[in-house]
Amino acid sequence: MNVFADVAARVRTALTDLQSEGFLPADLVLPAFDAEPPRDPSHGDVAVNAAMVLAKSAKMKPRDIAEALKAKLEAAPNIAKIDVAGPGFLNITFKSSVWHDLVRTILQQGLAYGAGGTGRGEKLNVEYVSANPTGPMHVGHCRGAVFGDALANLLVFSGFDVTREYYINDAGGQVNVLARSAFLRYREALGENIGAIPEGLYPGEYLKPVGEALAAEHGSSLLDMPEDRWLPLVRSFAIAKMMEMIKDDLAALNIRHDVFFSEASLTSNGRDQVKAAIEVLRGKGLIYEGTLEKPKGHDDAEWEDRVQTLFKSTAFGDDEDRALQKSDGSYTYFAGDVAYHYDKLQRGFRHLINVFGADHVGYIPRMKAAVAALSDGKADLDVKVVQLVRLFKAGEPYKMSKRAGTFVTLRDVVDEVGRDPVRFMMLYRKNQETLDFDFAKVTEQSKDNPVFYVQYAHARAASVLRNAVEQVAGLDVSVEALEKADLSILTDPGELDLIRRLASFPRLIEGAATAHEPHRVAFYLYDLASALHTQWTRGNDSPHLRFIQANDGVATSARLGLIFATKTVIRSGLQILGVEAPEAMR
RNA sequence: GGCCCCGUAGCUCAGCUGGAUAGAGCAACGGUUUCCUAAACCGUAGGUCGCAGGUUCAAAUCCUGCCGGGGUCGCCA
Repeated sequence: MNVFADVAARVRTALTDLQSEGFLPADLVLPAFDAEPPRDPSHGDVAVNAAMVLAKSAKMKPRDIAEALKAKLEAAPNIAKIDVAGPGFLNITFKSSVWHDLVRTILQQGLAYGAGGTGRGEKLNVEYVSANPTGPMHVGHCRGAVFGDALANLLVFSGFDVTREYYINDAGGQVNVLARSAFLRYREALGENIGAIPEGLYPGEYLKPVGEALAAEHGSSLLDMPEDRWLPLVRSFAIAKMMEMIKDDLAALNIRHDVFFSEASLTSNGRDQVKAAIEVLRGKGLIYEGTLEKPKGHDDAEWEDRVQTLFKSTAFGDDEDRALQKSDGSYTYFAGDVAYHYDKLQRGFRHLINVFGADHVGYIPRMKAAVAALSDGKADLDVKVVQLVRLFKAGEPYKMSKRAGTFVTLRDVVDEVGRDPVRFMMLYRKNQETLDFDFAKVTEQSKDNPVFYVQYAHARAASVLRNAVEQVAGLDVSVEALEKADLSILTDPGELDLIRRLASFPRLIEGAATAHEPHRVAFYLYDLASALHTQWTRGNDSPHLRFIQANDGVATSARLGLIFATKTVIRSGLQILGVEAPEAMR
């Protein structure tokens, strides 16, 4: 139930009526208009701008159209008042029963309130994290991981059939480095003194267990093999171990992917899906052999022209065409990614979302070009870029350095501050905005910390429901009972403010889902929590506003209905963010 | 040099894809607890929305050009 969408629909009907009655031109194409809560509550409950939007094409005065709409809509059963205001706003005030019904609706729908809006069961693919399988996840991966996961939750809530996907970069040179590094640890595990880790290999301790596991499985047999024989063995072994580690790290944040797609699988078992994808593009006349021009800012000295297989991504808005094969004939990373996205399309996805770190922005246009070309423009790819996270400790910048041992892994962060603060804070900012993450602040349990502020609101609501049972004899606080409460006694401005905020939840969800912006949910929850805290505290000065009225079961039930509804929406929002909704604070 | 992101109160940021008088938190100042969790709340003060044009009945929001900060730029992944 979305009261604003309801109004919009009714206005649209009224407009077509006005057309058939000849008041408005019949051939007029009705444009998009808004029905939204006005910023100033004194302007009523819903402001509609349809008259102003229409004025020009109808060649009429906006206020005249507004008056006509007013006449049409005024009779509607749940509308108390309509004002034509300003340049032609239609300010609608609902009968208070609309708000009371809304509370009841939330109680009836529970966590389904606001769900299932725009998705209509369509398949949608979100690719996120995709960290290289060469070591544990570091804190830089954290934001993209949380963002992608919350976005996926949001889209599920909005009715999409979401697949969460991780692309394993297990085909490039870096996994050979991994294999050699692991091989060194294997020799170490067999008792050899390996000394310092040579430059160019991964020095991390996390490879020691991999070496030991190799020794346990193969004994010393690998030592007798030439590199071209042990390398593939060690490589796939190490990658598998790394992926286990990464999955563990992700699990610490409650992140689980549905599909792990291996880059190497594109060209294994005698198949070559990369070639197949390139041939598809060739069939569309988008592949050619050629040389790229030297970029303007490039250092002159090292540049030399090379003939390469190129994809005509400029035909789709990219700055230059992109190489698919290296000069030795092997595929570029991009070529694999093209094939991977072709695979997504083959699997029936028409909505694709990729979550990238800020350092990959330059990669976006070619990826979009590839998807546009492969799908003939029938699929949409939205690339969400998460900006850098800057670490602080009590206000002081926290420098990361592998050498100094202050390299921060994702696990370190989660262990130190906990899953909920990490998740919430990573989402309490627009994705394109750089984010400051302060270890000291996020663990603080006060209103300065939005995570606890919101969780506390939920716990407070839970506490009220618990206390009510003790304080009011014979009170039933089950949802079923609260649904039947006489909600019409909720007339206090603070109570109505709370209800209005609850009413905008479906709208909020829809907007956040269309824009792919989960942060909006976090900010909404903060505001909702604030409204609840406010109303609570008003009970200090005005005892008659307290939620629990010991000798008035009717009033208590109604207010508990509101509290329950608020608690439900907070829980629902937190669920999207992947943050716990506690029944009590410690 | 090309492209992308950012520029809103002293600080950190929202601003619902164009709406009415631009919001919140922190910091500052002043208040609220024999009372459902003060882990909270209320009030005061603080803004030429980087600058200049343009589109529109209406611009922080869209377009163009500048200025400042960050990122990125042929076979890495």
